[in-house]
Amino acid sequence: MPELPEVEVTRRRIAPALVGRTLRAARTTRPSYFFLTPPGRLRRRLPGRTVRSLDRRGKYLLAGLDDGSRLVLHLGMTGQLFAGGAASVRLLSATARAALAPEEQVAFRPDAHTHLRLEFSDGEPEVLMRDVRKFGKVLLLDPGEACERLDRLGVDALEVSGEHLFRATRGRRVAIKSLLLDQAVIAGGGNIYTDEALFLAGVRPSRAARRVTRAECERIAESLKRVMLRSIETGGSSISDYVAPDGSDGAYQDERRVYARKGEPCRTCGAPIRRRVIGQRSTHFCPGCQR
DNA sequence: ACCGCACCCTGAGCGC
DNA sequence: TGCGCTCAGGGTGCGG
Repeated sequence: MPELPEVEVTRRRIAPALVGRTLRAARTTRPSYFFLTPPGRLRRRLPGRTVRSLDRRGKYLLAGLDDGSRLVLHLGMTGQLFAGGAASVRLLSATARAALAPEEQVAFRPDAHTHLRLEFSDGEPEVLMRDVRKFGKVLLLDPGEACERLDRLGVDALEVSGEHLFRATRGRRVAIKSLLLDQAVIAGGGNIYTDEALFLAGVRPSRAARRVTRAECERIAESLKRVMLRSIETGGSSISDYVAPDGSDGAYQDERRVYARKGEPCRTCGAPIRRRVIGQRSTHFCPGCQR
């Protein structure tokens, strides 16, 4: 679900509920590959720790703890990180939604998909992590412990330059769209914002990366930063599952130019937006505006 | 080194 | 109503 903008909005808004607070208890669901650190270990190790910082690298959130360890969170496709008391239909199953009267808001109650609950010594609110598909990840790094997943990440998408992208594309036969999704090249890009950035840059997503010119790489890098910064301003994209930590929706989905607009007219030239699969990911572009 | 694909998991929406 | 199918904003690991 979440790409860099959603993760960054989550970071900013959940930080007040984490930083400076001391953990009293951690509750988890049963072991699954969602937990890269066994949940029993999280339950033993987290209590008593105080959160000192909350940072983001690509789509990862890193909570720095007072003993030098780090709690690493990734939201995968359907992960949701929010404060206790948040109310949103996006936190409910369709069955639960159907039982609600129109306009009725019900505070979230932990369900089977709520894999991590952090309780604090000063009381409310608790912080919860829910993930229906369990593509998200939780791990606890010991002080100074290296993390291959994090070390593999390329330059953060908000810092990417045209020059970096140009160098990364040389000799690469993959579609430029696939290369933009490669977290080792640019950390933070996902399906929505790569499609949107390629539209703004006027580059067809299927084009071989090595055929993209230096000037186009400049435009792609600038466009990627622009769409992501704008999305952060509007609270991210709430298309199916994403909610901010207070339960509120983002608004960037209303500004999409191509993503999930198959058949609808291009906002620039009027041609119907096309969808095709590139690198096993659904990809959207305007046949008139992108070469 | 690079590339394409299978796979991890659950649920929504569609046609029949 | 139910069945089977496709699709979904993520990433890893394998074989060619």
